[in-house]
Formats: sequence, C-alpha cells, structure tokens
Amino acid sequence: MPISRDFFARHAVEVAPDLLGCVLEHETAAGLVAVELTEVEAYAGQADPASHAYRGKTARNAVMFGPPGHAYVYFTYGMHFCVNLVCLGEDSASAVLLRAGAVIAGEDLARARRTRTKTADDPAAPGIPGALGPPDVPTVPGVPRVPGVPSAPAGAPDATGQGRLASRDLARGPARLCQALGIDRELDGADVCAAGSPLRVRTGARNPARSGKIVSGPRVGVSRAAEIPWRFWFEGEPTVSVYRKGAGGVRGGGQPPVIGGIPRASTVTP
DNA sequence: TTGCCGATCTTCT
DNA sequence: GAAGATCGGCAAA
Repeated sequence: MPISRDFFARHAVEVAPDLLGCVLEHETAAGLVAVELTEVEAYAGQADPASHAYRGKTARNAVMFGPPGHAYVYFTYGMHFCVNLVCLGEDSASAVLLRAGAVIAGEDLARARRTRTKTADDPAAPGIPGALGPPDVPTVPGVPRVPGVPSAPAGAPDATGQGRLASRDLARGPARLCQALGIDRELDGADVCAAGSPLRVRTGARNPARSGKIVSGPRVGVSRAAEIPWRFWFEGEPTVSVYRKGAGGVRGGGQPPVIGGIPRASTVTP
C-alpha cells in the first residue's frame, strides 16, 4: 500500500524526517528491490540556494515544479543518478533527496547491479533501461572480471572477491541507492503514490533498531546553504553515507554536528 | 581512517 | 567553458 499523496503535500523539511523508515521499492522485469530509507535531505525549492530549483524551472528540474508524490531523477557528475521525491504543492519545487537506505528485499539483484562492471550487455540487467554509466567501460585496471563467473549471491562471500561489497554499502549514498534500485532517467516523473507504479514508497515496518533516533545536520556536497541542518538520518545507522562538505569548501570533515537533538517533523520549522 | 584526485557529461552561464 | 546534491581507488598518517 503506497503512501498517500497527502503525505508529500507538506514542506520538505516536515516530510524528510517522516520518510526515514519508509520503504522505497522498484519493480522491474529483473525483480523487486526494496530499501528502507535511513538518510534524506530536504530542499526548499526556489527559496533554497542549494536546490536545483533555485534558478527557476528548466527542462531538467521540471518535475520538481509539478505535483507532490513524484520522483525527480537527475544525472550528475557525468555518471550518477540521484532521486528526489517532490513535496508540497505545484510550483513549490520543494523536494527530499534520498541519500541512503538499507536493502530489505531483492538484495541479490541490488548486489548484482552494484558489483557488476558497467557493460551494456550484462545479463544481470534485463529490464534495466540504459545500463548505468556509459557502455563498454573497461574493467577496473588490476581488478579483472572473470567471464562467465556470476556475481556473488547475497550473503555468500566468494573466492572471486566480488562478495566484498557489504550489505550496508549497497545503498549507502544517493548514487549508490539509485544504482541498487536500478533507478535512472526513465523514472523521472514517476508517481510513487500510485499502486501500479514501478517505483513506489510505502510505510515501512520501522525496524526497532533504527526508529526513534533521528538526528539532523548540514547537507552533504552542496556549496551553498550547506550549513542548514536539513539532512536527517538514523543515529548510529551503518547505512548512512559518509559526510563530505560541499565542493566550495574542504572535503571531508568527520561526523556532522547534531543540531537540535531529535528534530521531529512536528517541531521542525522551515 | 582520512584526504586527495580523476572520471565523465549534463546543465547552465 | 565551468561547475556539479558523487564515487571509488590510492597514498599517507
């Protein structure tokens, strides 16, 4: 049962902490992968210098200016996709960036997507439009792939070294999350509130180990308004991405400060 | 563990 | 032509 559209018809800063513990799932011909969200960031649209919508509506960010409950997928750094969920009303361009999550279903498929080399003819990618990344990218020097050797099954460390990718790293970071879920540009504008949509958000079972410990801090990777503590995550959650300051400053800065204790949605003021 | 750097291409100025 | 809501590899501490 997907989340109602009313859930997203609020300010992104209210929606963001409430999304923690919810489940994002993507169903393709290859199978279903579901992720319990553990880290998100709120962007306030045209009023937010760090938002893609700050300079107004463009072809790229048009989805952000649409109705709430839709996915805004964008391509960045020439090789990565990231996904936002549109909030508030039309033209508000308010959205929540999904930064990390814990894979709770389809781990085999998620691992295959994350560990395979970026070749267009990968048999592990049926139904995944436009293989992630450019086609025919050679394997990493020094890490040869053995033809015919499949990716390691989940939970089965192997002798090829491909099983080294820890479960916590499958969707640890916005681009990794998209890769694990097989999200790309074709899902830009997808309705995550529709039961028949391939990309859906539903309320989760709220893992007791994670729920109740929500903290906030500065946003990651942005060079403007990064000090605004609109990044929310589960304290101590291993799937939360590594904090990096924006390109405008020195990268790497350890753990972000905890601001305001536990910013429950009802107490957060935009 | 931390920090630096290159890859890669879309988007915008 | 430059910047960017990133990531993985590598070297140094």
